[in-house]
Amino acid sequence: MPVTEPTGRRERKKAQTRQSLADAALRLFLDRGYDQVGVKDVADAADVSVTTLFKYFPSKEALVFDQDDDIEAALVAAVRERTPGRSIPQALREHILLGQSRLAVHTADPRFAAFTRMVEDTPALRDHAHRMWTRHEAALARAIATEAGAPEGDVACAALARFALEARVLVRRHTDPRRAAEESFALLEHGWAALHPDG
Amino acid sequence: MPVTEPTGRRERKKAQTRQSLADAALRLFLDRGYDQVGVKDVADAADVSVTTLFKYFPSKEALVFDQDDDIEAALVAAVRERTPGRSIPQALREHILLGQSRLAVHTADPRFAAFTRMVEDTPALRDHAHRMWTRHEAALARAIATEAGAPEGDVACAALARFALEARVLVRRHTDPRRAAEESFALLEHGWAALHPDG
DNA sequence: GTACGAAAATGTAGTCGTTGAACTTTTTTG
DNA sequence: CAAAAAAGTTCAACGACTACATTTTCGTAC
Repeated sequence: MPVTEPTGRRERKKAQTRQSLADAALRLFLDRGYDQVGVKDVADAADVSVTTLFKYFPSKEALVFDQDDDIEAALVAAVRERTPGRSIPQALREHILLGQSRLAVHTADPRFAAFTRMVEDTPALRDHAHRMWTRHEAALARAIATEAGAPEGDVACAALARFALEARVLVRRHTDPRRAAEESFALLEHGWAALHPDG
Repeated sequence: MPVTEPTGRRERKKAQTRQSLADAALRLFLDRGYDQVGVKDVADAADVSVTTLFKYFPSKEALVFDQDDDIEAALVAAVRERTPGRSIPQALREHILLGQSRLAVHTADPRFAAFTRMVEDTPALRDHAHRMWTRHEAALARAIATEAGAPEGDVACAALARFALEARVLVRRHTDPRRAAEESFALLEHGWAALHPDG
């Protein structure tokens, strides 16, 4: 028998266990509420030990957010590969608003709506989500500096990065995301334009 | 004898216990490091039980930050009672920079320097300190809106409040606080001026 | 000064997330 | 097939924090 599979049996099982854990966690969390479910419950539902659970996910919160990568790459790309003529703050505004819209598309799915509501209503999850974004502040600041021709550790670039990421929260909690994005980014766009007249 | 003392024996003891706890905590934390000291160690050093400790301080982190009030009042006052002619972002910049300077004055004291270093180096404490400030975002946003003649829930005002509070972190981690404050607030000042040409 | 009620302090036991160590099972590799 | 490597399990424990029942301490009124 040819070993045409690049993925061994082991990695398949690993992926399956991981998936079982994530699925069980999501189901239980949506059913009973995040705080009403212990890690032991999740481990039992996935038929693994608690110790094993923590070998797949570094924390209880990580069970909810399965994909934590891509965010940084997309963020940097939004700045670097922005459509010509648009300023950096504009590009960031569109990128963040796009992330919102992508969610809005799935709002039809009641399970997805319940998921986002759970994240927003649970402090631990809300904080973790926010942390997942702000973790990439440094990378974003570097991309902005490079793109604007500013020195590496430029404070204004770091500030723009931080403010843009924080603006996400403002956009998120408003009923009209588009208007909230426009109004909160207006500050940054005008401020940035004053500092960088060109481009 | 006249009862000139509004404080009975009970309240005196209470205050003393609280002080003993805070002192013991600070001493132990600075000595061994925050994560290397358990609440039991602090309680033992202050000669009280762990249960009593948690009746005085709601969490381990609260042992470090004894005064959590005043921040909001000072923040709102900085906006409302700003020197005429100054814009709101300018007032906030000065207020935040002032908080930094007040620290800088004590930098001579090696214990104070060690304290701030401990806070910055310990994630749990850094987060707690940041939370103490951002908790007053709503109040600050309201004060700004009132002062600018904007409607209650104006997004731009909320954004300015959030950004200004976040700027504190940028200022704090830079070696030259004054320049960092100027550069990061430049964004906000210019942006705000564009939206509110008058004052 | 004593008796009584309120407040405060204590010890115990327990929850919950998380980690470490020792041991067993499975999988890969030479 | 044997040996090494990796993964899983069990058991124990840690640390922050809480609920509970109990006891000490304080303020006050008699």
